[in-house]
Amino acid sequence: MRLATWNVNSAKARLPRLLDWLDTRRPDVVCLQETKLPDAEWETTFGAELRARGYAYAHVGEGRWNGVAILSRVGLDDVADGFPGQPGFPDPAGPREARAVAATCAGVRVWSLYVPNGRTPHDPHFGYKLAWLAALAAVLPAVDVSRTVLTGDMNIAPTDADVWDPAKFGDSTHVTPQERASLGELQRIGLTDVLRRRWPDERMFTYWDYRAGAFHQDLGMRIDLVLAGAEVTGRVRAAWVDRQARKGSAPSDHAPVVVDLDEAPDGDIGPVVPPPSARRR
DNA sequence: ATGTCTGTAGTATACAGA
Repeated sequence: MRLATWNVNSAKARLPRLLDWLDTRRPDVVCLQETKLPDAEWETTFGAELRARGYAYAHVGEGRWNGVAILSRVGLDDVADGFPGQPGFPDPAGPREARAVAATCAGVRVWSLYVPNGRTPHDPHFGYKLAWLAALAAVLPAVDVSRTVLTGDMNIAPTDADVWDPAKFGDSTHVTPQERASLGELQRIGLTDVLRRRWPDERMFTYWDYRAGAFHQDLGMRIDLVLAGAEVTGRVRAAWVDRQARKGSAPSDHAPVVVDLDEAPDGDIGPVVPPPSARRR
């Protein structure tokens, strides 16, 4: 099963590239962030195109900002819009923003997340970011973490190795101890950063600012993560950043992250040992 | 890196968010 996450920075602006990418990479489950569409416009823009490709989908949108989705052609059950206790902004008790959607796909509980940016460490939005992450962590003790994947734009670089130059981040979000502690809490509960596990020493980014030739110089950040529970982590066969999707004309400022999983040991795909005729290479 | 892109309002350009 191929799972991917991509902050598309407007699904509508990315329409041709998104469809081409689906046809090229052929992911089974796709988590999207920053679709920036109301649900009705998502439906009219993407519904027929996705169904023609065999995808079911769940979209949670609000219009001009945010917006998350899950596409799946291996099942899409028990869709959840947001999570219990998810705070709003600016009023924590106010309406939730469109930043979280979950669904069960081929036995894996998949979450597409767009964590609040935080703006600056002194902005009320930063407190919102931390509260949002704390509320997310608070949900996990009640779920089967082993078969859970939290993925999306976390807006946190897990370590200094995940930014192009830590010295340039003196008073910035994405690298503060508080944000990293929030991420650490998710990992303590049993979720693994599968890209870093696969490539412990690789210079590896998923986001590059549009300005100043940042992509060309590889001045980026790794803020789009796949955090997987133990059962899923044990099935990771490949994990990579699709830098091709950041090249060329009219790209998103984020690249997709792609993870290939072996079939589940208890899956119904077929015999573990192929017949002799298929085993020969 | 702060050099751009996106959406909105509204019809040209300014603004906000990232």
